[in-house]
Amino acid sequence: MKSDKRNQQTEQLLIASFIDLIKEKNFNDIGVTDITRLAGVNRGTFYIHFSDKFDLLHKIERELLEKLQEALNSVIPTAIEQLKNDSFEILPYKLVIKTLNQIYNDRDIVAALLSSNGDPLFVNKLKDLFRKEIRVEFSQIKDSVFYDEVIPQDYIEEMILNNLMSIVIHWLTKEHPEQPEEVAKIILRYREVSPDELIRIKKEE
Amino acid sequence: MKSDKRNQQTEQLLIASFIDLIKEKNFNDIGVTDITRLAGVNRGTFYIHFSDKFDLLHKIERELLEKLQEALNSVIPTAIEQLKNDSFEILPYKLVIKTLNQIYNDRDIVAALLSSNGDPLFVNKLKDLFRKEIRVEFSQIKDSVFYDEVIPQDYIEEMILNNLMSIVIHWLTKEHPEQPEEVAKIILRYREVSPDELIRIKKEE
DNA sequence: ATAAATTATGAACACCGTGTTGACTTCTAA
DNA sequence: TTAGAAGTCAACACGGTGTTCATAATTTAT
Repeated sequence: MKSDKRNQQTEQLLIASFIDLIKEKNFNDIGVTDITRLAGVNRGTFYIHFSDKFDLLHKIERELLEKLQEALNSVIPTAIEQLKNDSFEILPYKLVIKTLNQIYNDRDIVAALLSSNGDPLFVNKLKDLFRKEIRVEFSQIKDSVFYDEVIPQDYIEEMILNNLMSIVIHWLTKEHPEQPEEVAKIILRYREVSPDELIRIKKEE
Repeated sequence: MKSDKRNQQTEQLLIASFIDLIKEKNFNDIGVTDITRLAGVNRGTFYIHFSDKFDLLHKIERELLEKLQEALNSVIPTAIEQLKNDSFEILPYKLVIKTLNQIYNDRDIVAALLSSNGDPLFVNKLKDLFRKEIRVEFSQIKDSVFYDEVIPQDYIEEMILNNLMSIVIHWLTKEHPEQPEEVAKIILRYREVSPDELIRIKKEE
């Protein structure tokens, strides 16, 4: 009597309807009424599963982030090994690919949530997840070769993270996103290029 | 009879109240009722000035962006000259300073609007303004020295813009923002540094 | 197969904020 | 001083929310 078939069924129905909606309109403009109407479910039923639309949103986000975290956990140990052996490699290819693939699997929802119509707080949640990982990489880097008196420490982590986020967001929100492998290459190549050099990259005419 | 004293007065009062509110809570959580109550003005009066709270928001944003644009227009001609003479200087210091100063003047509101509690679309508006300027710089650069087969063209502009935006946002949303001159230096220095080098900058212990 | 438990339905409800309207008062510019 | 613009106040319909309750439908366990 614990798990009723319908329980999971209608919950998934509601989630699916919400995802359909968030792809088209602002989260703000989506009401419980819209969701249940699209799902063909009574409005009262919604409140059996979620306390309100924010609860629904957060459950979706949590699930996405958990899946991503699990995918990461499965490659991190070997990535750390790699870092210890080769001190020049900073972001192991495998790690990046795994991450991007996982994101690519859910690209519709993730893109919607990351867009300006989505949830402004989701960017931060994803950023926090990346931050945790990046700090692991950071801690492996023994040789700090460069010195700088201009750029404060707090800007550094922030900028590296934002660079990553920008690429991911731009990637997902474009009409036809590249395959994860391509983006992985872009990220790894990008790490070697300064903005000044970036600006001077030859334009195709 | 065209310009009544009260007209401007209460309008400013409403704007000021809204700004006070947006610093503390989500735009979504701010109602017309909140604004008028704080302003000590009848709720009906609000609708004499604005059609709704979005109208108010957009008027504030438009004003901010116009002021910024004007500030930029006043230095751009000389900046262009500078670019033509010195082909290595890409972002003239004067241009950056002028921009940052203007933003710094309105840092409270701008920070609030750019934060995750603000208006997600405002980031884009500011970005569009920067984009226009950056394209002017781009067009001045004759020598494309570097070639790259990995990073696609559409990523380049996007990444340069986002780098700038990230710095501005991080700057404004920190507790005690640096003086504009300092941030200008950071931006100009940052342009020479690749992410890989950035990560290796010595940490102070 | 049936009973018990769980879940969904439908309708009603109070609540709150919105945007509008109309009669009235207050202010201010000429 | 007076016309006209701006603000006040109260009332209104509207729409969405979250809750409740009686009822129906479905599933699970026995």
